[in-house]
This record gives sequence, C-alpha cells and structure tokens, in this order.
Amino acid sequence: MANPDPPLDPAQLADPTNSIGYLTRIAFRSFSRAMERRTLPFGVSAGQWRFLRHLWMEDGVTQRQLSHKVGTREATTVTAINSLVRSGWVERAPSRTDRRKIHIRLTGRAKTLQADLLPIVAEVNALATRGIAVRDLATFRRVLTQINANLAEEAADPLVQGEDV
Amino acid sequence: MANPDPPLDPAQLADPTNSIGYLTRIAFRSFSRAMERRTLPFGVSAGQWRFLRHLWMEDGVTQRQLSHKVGTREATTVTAINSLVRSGWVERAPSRTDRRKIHIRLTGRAKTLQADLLPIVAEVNALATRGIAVRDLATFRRVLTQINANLAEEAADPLVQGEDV
DNA sequence: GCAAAACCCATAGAACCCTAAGGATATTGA
DNA sequence: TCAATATCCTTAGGGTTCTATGGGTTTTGC
Repeated sequence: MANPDPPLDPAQLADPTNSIGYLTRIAFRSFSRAMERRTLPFGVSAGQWRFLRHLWMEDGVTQRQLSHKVGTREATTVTAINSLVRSGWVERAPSRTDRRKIHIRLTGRAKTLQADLLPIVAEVNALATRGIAVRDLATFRRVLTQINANLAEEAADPLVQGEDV
Repeated sequence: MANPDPPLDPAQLADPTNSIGYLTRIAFRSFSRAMERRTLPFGVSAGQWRFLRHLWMEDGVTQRQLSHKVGTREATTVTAINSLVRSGWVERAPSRTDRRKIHIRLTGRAKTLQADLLPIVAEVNALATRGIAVRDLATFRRVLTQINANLAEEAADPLVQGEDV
C-alpha cells in the first residue's frame, strides 16, 4: 500500500531528459507542428483546431464551458473565438435565458470540415506512436492522465484548501 | 517484426482525452504553471528557467547549440537570451575564433541561483508523479521519448535524410 | 583567389497563452 | 427591497513561440 514514492533526486532532474516538463513540452510542440502543417491547407490554425474539435463533439456550449473542455483560461478562449469568428467557423449567440452567457455555434462550413480534419489527428497520432506497443501506450495514457489530475489540484484556487469542510 | 500498429480509429480520437496532443498540452501547461509559480519569486520566468537549466549543465555554449539542447527555434532562443540578458542572468560573448558565433555565459548571480531552483523541479516532478508506480513511470518516460523521436523525424528538414556518421 | 554555398545570429510579424482587472448580469440574504 | 456576492465575458498588457527573411562571416569548389 505504501506508495513507492519514486522521486528522482534533484541531481538527476538537472538533466531535462528526465523532467516531465521537458518531455511533455517537446512532445506537445512537435505534435502541434505536425498537426498545423496538415490543417493549415484547410485554413485552420493549431489554436483554432483545438476549439473546433470540442465543438464537433458538443455544439452550442458557452464560452466558459468551452474553456473547461479545451483546457484554456477564459481570456484565451475569448481570443480563440474571435479568431474563429473572423475565419467564419463559429458564431456567437447570446443566451435568451441568461444575458451573461454566450453560446458558440458552428457554422455550416465548419461542420463539413469535420470529415476532412478528424482523420488528420488519427494520422498524426499514428505517426507519433509508431513502433510503440499497445500495452505501453495504454500505460502512457493512464500515467499522463494521472499526472494531469495531480497538477490540476495544484492549479485549483489556493483558497480552496478545505473544499470539503 | 509486424508491429502491433495500434492506431485508435478516428472516431475515438474525436475525444481529445485519447489524443497525444491534448494530453501532452495539458500536462505541459500545468507543469509550466506549477514551475513558474515557484520560480517567479526568484525573479525567473518559465521561459528563462528552461534556458538556465541547460546552461547550468553546460555553460558557454553558442546560441545554436543552446537552441538544439532546449528544443526551440533559433529565433525563439534569441528572444529568450535577450530576456536573460535584461534580467542579468547571462552575458553574450562573441567567439574569438569565429565571428559568427556568440557564446552565452552565466553571470555569477545566475550560478548561485542553481542551488535555489534545482530543487524546485524535483518538487514539481514529485507532485506531478504522486501515486504513480515507479515501473509505470519508467514506461511513461520511455514512450514519451519514443514519441518525441518519431515526431522529430517528421520535423526534420526533408533534405536531411542521411546525416550518416 | 573568388564566387557560391553554408553557417550563425537577428529582425519582422503573427499566433497563442497567461495573469490581473473591469463591466454587465444574475442570485442571495438580511 | 436592495446591497453584497457570484457568475460570465471582456480588455489590457506581457511573455513565449513560431515562420519567413535578411545580414554578416566562414568554408568550399573551381
């Protein structure tokens, strides 16, 4: 039960090859570049793609909901949506029941785009994971999800310490 | 021989929870935030930190070498070094044997900083990996390294195929 | 030698993302 | 009721990173 508790000592972490931060940054940036290279011909930037994908799953959500799903701050979401509106991929639709809220809706053009772009993620994922055993990939996804959960606690508002109480 | 070849089908990748790009982006950003929260009191931003850590391992390298090590484009390195110079962490030193090259050297202040900042990576890494088995973490690092290698090929200049030696 | 190529750093311009603070609307509680 | 609080979006300002391009410097090839 006692957790293995496996911290590398600081000396080892001087070598960034061992750091979660370094490894995930390189992976994220490489992945992002590989994606954008393929989506740009369709007129979709990397930043736009991230939001479009979520809207394909659930259209008409509010900006705040979208922020939570995509994993960006709300100010960032505002910028991204401005960009999507400029490109004609989405429209802002004020809520009729709560004038604070604004729903984001895909345009017709954006909906048809899904069929073109979705295979691209699959392609880049396949490229990225080439030569890696299915079993190891499953472990990889599970660990990464756990890491994100661990760090999400840290990111929570510092005042929320009790939460329960 | 025959690689398991485990691509998820496109439909599954519509859910970003399964996408390498999504998972690594969230991890990278969370990690970066957790780091910066701790280094900012020392006057070091997240971007500066990445370069300082490499310089602690190998001081006096050229800007191009530093770019390779840190994993950023050279234009990005220029910006980062400008920032480090402004903050008094490094100095530019033109090479005496090749006037194209510029070596980057840590200032005295920056060297003493190492003792303060290195434990911080260890702390954040420990936080991020809490509750994860050592064995799984090893798999995680191995897979992530492989993914980076796979994507690096994609990013390489299409002309550089041999590199031989 | 010397022109062509390679190499190294820098600038320009833009995209992305953040924190901090503000404005408008809705809800809560005395 | 109505002031305090919470919620939701936005703006302001700055940092990080990219691609594309240019300006010096060195090396290469004839």
